[in-house]
Amino acid sequence: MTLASAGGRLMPSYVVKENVSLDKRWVSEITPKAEDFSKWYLDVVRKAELADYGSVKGCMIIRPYGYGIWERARDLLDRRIKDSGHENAYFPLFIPESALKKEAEHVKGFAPEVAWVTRGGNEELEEPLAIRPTSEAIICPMYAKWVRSYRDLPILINQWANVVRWEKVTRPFLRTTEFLWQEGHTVHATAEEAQDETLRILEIYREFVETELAIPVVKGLKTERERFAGALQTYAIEALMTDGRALQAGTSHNLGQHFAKAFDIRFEDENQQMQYGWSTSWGVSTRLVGAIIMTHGDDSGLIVPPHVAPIQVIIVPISAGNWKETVLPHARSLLEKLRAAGIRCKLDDRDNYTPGWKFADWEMRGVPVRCEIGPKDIEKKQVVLVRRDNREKAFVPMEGLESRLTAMLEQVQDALFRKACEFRDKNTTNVDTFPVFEEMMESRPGFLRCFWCGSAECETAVKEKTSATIRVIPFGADEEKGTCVFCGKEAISRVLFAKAY
RNA sequence: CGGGGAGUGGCGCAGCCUGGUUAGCGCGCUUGCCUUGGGAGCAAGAGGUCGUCGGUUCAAAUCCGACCUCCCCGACCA
Repeated sequence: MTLASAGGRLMPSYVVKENVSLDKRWVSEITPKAEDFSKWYLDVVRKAELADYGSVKGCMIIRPYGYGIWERARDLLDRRIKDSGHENAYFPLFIPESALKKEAEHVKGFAPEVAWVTRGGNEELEEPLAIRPTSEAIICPMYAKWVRSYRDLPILINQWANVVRWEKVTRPFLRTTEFLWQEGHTVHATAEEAQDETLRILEIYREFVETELAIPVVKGLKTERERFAGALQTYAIEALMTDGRALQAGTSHNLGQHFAKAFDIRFEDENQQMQYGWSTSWGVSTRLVGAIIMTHGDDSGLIVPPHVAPIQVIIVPISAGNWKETVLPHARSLLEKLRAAGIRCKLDDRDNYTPGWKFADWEMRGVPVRCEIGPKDIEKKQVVLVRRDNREKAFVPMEGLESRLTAMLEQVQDALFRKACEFRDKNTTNVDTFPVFEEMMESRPGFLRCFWCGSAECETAVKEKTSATIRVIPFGADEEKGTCVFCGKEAISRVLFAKAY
């Protein structure tokens, strides 16, 4: 319902003490979540101008606002990767077919989704070139060249790149033919070091995703079925989206010596013995933007966690009378003042929209805090702050506004995380019998913590019956004893089942 | 890749079944006036290879065929 159809203009909210109710929907472009979650997601992606479709199937255009979120996330993670001793480098987009084929499991796993270049200019290539679906096969040959002695280890390299996987079904950010990511590739002298690195990165991912994206995750080990092609072990962080489906938010692989052997990465150790290196690889992708949307968004649209928000505060001047003379200058100096305080903010000085329209517009885009400034505020030396997450309204004095705002942004960040944690916890259930499992997956999907015997047969059978898979074997879950939810045999651990994206 | 749905100004749609002047409507956009504290109002405008290619026909948005793209549901994956 639009404001107009609701019966005309409201009285100035200046005198209104109560908050606008949360379920009041000012944003009408977006399909309500409950009506059709998929449609809601796509509406948010397009209406908040995060991404748009291009002309190539499965390839999206990441628009400035969406890219801005990715950019912030990228920078925050990049800092952590560097602080933990890794360096960035860049390897080629093309992988010779012969290189891709070297690790048997790897090529088998990726074959169905590799795009190939077979022609350059007008000439057929002698050897087809794969467009990287991941870069192990182009990086490992270089590592083989660079590693001679144990003194050359460890190699700790990360790259930010695009990769291509020929997907059959695509969705913006969640699964696209081309996507952006970071991929770390390391080589170590011992199995222990490689394992430590794998888990160290997993913890960095967890801390990063929870702290900066405000998305709670569960760390754990992947089952064989879900393991990266060519890995010894795959670990992941799994998040629960608000439709009850799980999203893999990051993976860290212990590659053992598989790739070292396939690509001949060898070194001479302290005892003058030739040894194969132990390698790892790990990555997170633009899928994280999809996770942000589906974790925090509501029926009014996106909510961007302040730490990664391209715009943290939107300043909306209240236009009344000759507002360009009376209000705008104050709004401009306010903008400067907040910018100087390190707050990412923007002044919406468009003169062809009413304040109310702008409120709804920026809500849809998920800007965490709105700052209204009008004639009465100027008179009282204050502004009106409204939080996006709960629409709470506060009248705040100009004096000391910067610190109030900074604090408020942190409050929003915390509140988003807490709310997401509550949702995750509320939708994580211990289930011990299969009929209940089936019923739960059907009626109220989420994480189901169940005992599992460890057999791939049970895992597959559960998937066939319910479409749910084991997302992760959570760390520390093996202390509890029980019997497999499917076959009833003795369980190795409780595991986390869910329908996955 | 299987099953289903859709493609018509920027967005959302009608028109198609039953071919026939200038392809409509709402929102948005432009200009002006007037407004502006939760998506204002009035007036005047601009904007279309009807997804693409081919076929049938005197005539195609409309009928036929192929292809492309998007969406939903499944099988495969960050």
